[in-house]
Amino acid sequence: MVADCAVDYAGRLSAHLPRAKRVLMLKADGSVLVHSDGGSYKPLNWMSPPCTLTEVAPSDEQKSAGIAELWEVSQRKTSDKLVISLFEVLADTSVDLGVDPGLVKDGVEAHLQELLADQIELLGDGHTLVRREYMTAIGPVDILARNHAGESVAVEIKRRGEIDGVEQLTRYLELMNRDPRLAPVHGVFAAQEIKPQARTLAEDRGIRCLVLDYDAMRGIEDMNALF
Amino acid sequence: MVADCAVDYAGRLSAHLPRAKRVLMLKADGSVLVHSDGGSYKPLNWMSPPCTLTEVAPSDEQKSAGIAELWEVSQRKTSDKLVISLFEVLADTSVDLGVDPGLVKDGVEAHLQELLADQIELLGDGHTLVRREYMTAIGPVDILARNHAGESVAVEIKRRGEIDGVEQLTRYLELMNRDPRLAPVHGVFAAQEIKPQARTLAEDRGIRCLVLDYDAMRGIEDMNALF
DNA sequence: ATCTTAATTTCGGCA
DNA sequence: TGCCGAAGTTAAGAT
Repeated sequence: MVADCAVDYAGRLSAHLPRAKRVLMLKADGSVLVHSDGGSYKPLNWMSPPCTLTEVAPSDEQKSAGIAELWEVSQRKTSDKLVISLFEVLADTSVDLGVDPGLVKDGVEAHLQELLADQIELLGDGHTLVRREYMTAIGPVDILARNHAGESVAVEIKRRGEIDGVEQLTRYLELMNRDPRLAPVHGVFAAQEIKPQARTLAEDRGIRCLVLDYDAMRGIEDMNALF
Repeated sequence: MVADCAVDYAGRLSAHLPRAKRVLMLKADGSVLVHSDGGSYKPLNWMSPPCTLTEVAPSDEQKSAGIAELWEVSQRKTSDKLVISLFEVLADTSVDLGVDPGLVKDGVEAHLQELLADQIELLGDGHTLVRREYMTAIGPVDILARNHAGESVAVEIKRRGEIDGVEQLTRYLELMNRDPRLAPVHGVFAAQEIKPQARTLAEDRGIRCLVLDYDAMRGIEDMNALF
């Protein structure tokens, strides 16, 4: 639907959209999106499911201000509320889409982890894989390996390496170094791209940084698959 | 536009959407959103601006497979590409919306920080504000204050207090305590809501937790504004 | 159900 | 312009 409207949101914060022409999308699960003609995929304002839309009669005052219809979209659980004041409806289309068959993805962090496990020598000569998703008390380490001297190496993999990834690896290392069967455990922070601040923090903590070339790794993988 | 379509994306990752009925939104800046009839505001697939849409003639093979139109949306800079295969167009509406006047927001972290700086005594009797956004080598501390004894107090403010916020404050405290002009520096973790795990970690590290009542703080602020 | 982690995150601010 | 942190983040997976 395309309409001349104003929108108010009250919930986790308060927000107001002045009167303008916008696209309103009403989905089958009750959710509502208010889109402008630019910006990225995020709507200007929205309501997440589960929620219900109710049409309210505008007051005389609102009518005289030019409001033709008044919608209230509310969520029972969080008591969020979105109010849409419609001045004029410019277009309105309704179609039943049915259930979507879903998206097939490839090339995310899990894939990087798979590639690095297969090409574990990227960590350095003599490295061997112990296992992927090595479980600890506070969660799984992406890759556990051993270096040429047989010492443990814990690897945290990210698509983009930022500070919180270093914190995550630090927690794992702290815990694993208390285990006499594993200690000493070295840390490697591997990512397609490592932010300067993350690199500084990592190196300050004795964690090695490793930049991964996804295309090259995938290329080698394809080569290996031939033999 | 509503259409029966299949979508393929190649760029930072690869993704495929099988043939189904979906909503296609083409914005004025060239961006494209592909929405299903459920889920939240995130599209199934999309292309961020700046990008350009080109209509390509389907091959005979594609025509016999039932593809009526073939669209390629590409981004010059990142060489991302989105291909939309249209089998049937069920609805098509085009409207010029003009520029949106924009969203007015209220009640985010910056506002909480402002309110707490004005009501610094919420930290405890005798506290005084040194400054907001106190710069350190690794980033700005939300609020720096002094307690009744003249000792430094570093405050990290969050809307929702979680573990990463405690980590952030811990890094600041570690650094600031090395500075003899500031040490000893006490830590306060302030938020509208503090998760149990975050509270446990904070208290374990000697960081005090402070739950902020936004409505009450705003109320007091309104009172103060009267005088 | 709750918590943790990733995301084609997007968005705003400040250097 | 690029980097960094917040978001009404959303979404998927594990506990």
